[in-house]
Amino acid sequence: MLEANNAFNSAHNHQHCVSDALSSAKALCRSQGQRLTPIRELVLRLVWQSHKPLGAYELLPQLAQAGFNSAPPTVYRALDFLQELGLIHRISSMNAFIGCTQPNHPHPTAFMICRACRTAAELDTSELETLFHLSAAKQGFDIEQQSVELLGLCVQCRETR
Amino acid sequence: MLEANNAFNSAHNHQHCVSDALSSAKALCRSQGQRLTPIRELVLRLVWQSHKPLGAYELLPQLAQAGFNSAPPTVYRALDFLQELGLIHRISSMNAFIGCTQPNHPHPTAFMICRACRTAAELDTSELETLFHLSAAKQGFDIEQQSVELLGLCVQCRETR
DNA sequence: ATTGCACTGTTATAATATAACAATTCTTCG
DNA sequence: CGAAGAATTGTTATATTATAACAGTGCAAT
Repeated sequence: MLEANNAFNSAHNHQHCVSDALSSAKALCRSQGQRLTPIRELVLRLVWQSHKPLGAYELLPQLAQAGFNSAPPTVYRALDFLQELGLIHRISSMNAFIGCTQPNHPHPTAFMICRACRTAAELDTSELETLFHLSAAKQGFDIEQQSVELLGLCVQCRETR
Repeated sequence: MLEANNAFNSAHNHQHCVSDALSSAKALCRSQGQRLTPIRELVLRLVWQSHKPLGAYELLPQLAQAGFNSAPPTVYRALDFLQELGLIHRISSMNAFIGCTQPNHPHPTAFMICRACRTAAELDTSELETLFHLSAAKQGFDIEQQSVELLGLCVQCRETR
């Protein structure tokens, strides 16, 4: 069921997304000798509560509600940790964070972000990478890291109007 | 002399960049019935002082030095105005602004940003656009606006090391 | 001339992110 | 075990980026 896994399909089984993300995270941490502490795990869960990018300051009250310390450094540290492991990504055009769907396969990322429902989904850019690098190379530029954020309308929102 | 026009070539005649930008801006404003007031023109000049994206708060003291009012709203208003006309772009991964090299040809933008010298240059994505749209369309997504920011090393910086 | 509108000035504050150092907990190795 | 060292978390303060809200000013067109 490929379509059922699409973030833009609001009927998808989101529990799967969350549990997959959590087990990937645990495996990754183990293999890298890193600790997925309670705070880090909770922040990861919170980021994964939906496919909408969330700001750090939206997470803070939720951390507090869960009985955790809640000051900006706490959440930013956890976010930094998760980012470094590739478990979440930062959407810089929104100052927000979103769970990574492929933490096991390090990959250049590109996001489609619906301006109506705010849902964000990763775009498979495997076919685009070569072209990107070739185009950049024409001006002597060597790409090391990319931030691709595409704003538009998802299927559901387009059909709703 | 195409190469001489490359932002990554520090030997290029930057006065040309600035004067081109200014005359394009004037023409564009005229044709759109907009006013390029002294503040707006100065902010455009300041953004164009180099090919390195500049933050709003880096412009403020320079505005002050030029004898202008200098409070955040002043510079942000000018930046917003220039952005709406497509005369400058915002690099969201850096919270910074850079002059647009093609204000007369509205275009989807992509930037290459050198992590060493901080110079940013637009990448020609004409060949990539179709692929982008096709890839997104596979998931039913309709791209309206894009932010592509590629971090890496430019020729000069690569050769310097 | 005067009315309306765009632009600018000014003050305050919101939103996002980090610095710096103290306290705690975890680990590991003697 | 128990102490030393390292990683993690707590806490306070502050830096950085951006906007709200309203008052004043000047241009523009009837």
